[in-house]
Amino acid sequence: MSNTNTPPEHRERDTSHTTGHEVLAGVVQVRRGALKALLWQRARPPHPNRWALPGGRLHSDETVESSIRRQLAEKVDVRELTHVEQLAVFSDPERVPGNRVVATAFLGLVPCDTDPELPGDTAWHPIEALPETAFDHETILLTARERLRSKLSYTNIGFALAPPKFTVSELRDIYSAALGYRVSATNLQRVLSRRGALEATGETVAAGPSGGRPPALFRFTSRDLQITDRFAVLRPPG
Amino acid sequence: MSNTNTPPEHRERDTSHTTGHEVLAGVVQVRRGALKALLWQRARPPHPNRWALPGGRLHSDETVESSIRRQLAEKVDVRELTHVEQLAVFSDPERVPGNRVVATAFLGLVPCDTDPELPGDTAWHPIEALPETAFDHETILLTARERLRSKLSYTNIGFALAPPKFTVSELRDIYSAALGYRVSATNLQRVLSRRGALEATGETVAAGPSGGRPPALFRFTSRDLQITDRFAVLRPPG
DNA sequence: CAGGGTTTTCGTCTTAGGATCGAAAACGTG
DNA sequence: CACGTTTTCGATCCTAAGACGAAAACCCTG
Repeated sequence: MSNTNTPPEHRERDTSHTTGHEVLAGVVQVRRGALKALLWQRARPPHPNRWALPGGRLHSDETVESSIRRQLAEKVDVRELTHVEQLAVFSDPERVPGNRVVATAFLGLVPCDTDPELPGDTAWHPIEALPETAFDHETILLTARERLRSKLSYTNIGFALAPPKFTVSELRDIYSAALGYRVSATNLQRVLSRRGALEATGETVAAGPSGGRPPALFRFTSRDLQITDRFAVLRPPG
Repeated sequence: MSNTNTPPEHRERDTSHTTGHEVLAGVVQVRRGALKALLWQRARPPHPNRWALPGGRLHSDETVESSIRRQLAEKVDVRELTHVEQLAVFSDPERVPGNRVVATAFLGLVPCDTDPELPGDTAWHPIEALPETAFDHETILLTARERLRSKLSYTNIGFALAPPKFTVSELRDIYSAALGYRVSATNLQRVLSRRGALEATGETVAAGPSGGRPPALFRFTSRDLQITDRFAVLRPPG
């Protein structure tokens, strides 16, 4: 009832503390069969030497989306960042010692064929074996991985992890690494094709060193995120 | 590269503006066959007389979750709020005239058998026919509805809209109202039962005024959100 | 109290996507 | 040229959801 006449943004401001807002991104990529995350090593306190997610403070003229894109541009070429989406807000008052900082977390994806130049303090780390991380960044990263795994099932988000053209086996390896278990190349191709997410380029590439049939090259039909509506359980008529 | 040695939260603070953080909730309920949202009518500028979502400023000792629960407690009894989840961050610099206010939006659900006392400026409005809304609150509300509709398909979230016990027909009406199209009572029962989300109480209730077989009462087996893993397309072994 | 209307409930049929398996295709190698 | 290897394709099985209709169980009326 207290806001009957008082719009929230016009209430007396709480000045006993400073509340900041930062944006952070769990940027992941499949490299050499493992799902890896982009982390930079802190030099100063708090949490010196620990590894942290890329990000930084939100500016006054930015949306959280434009802010995270700006800040990630300092780490990786923006064109290599094929997908960015909001994850969640992390707002535990104690999540950062000292000042209050609310974080909007993002999931960022980089295709596996790119190897961007990184600053000296920045490196890829396998999510399965993370180094000591700062603040709640490990939690954020695990949330990011969970989101990715879910979306691999019901969207075409694989396009953001795969190169422009790929063989079905390569795509299977990407999916396997991201999901954490082996998937069948046969089923993967059939499922994605039936959804209209995958199409053959017509090209084939030479067989591997141990022989075998030369694989065909495929590509995703769309490089925008598309959700498979077939998962509506109680479907609309028609 | 600029944050090589500078932790985000230790950068010089931008004092040219005040950035606030508010929490807002799209609280919805099925009443008389329609999906309705809780809105309060603003008295003061900006946007006087327009209808706004419940919420308010984030306090320094709160998470966004505890904040929205505290603020909603002023509108509806907390025990009547059966489900609350984060929706998204809305951060357009122009979303609120004047000060910069970032909003963390939530989806809140109230079961259809409760009719909480409301403050005088607050009322339920059908989402299909909203009055003039303030700021970006209509967008937030439509996002909330979309989230609800998706989750009705692949989770047991219906428990949060339904009373503790209900007939299949009542549940069908709830789902129909929330989804915006008629669903089959037969299929609804079978689908939810097969998932293990629904169970019969053994009780039956008297038939309606126009006769008919007396319906059996059901309940949700769990009142916590559970996701149907059936929708993993490429399932883990086992 | 018998019969018709109503609503719920159950079973069956159909459709469709996903899993599994195995065969065929196309290549290297010895 | 036979053999191993890898990819690709097709056939079959399984499970789940949608559609439909029949049966069950009640009300009301004549």
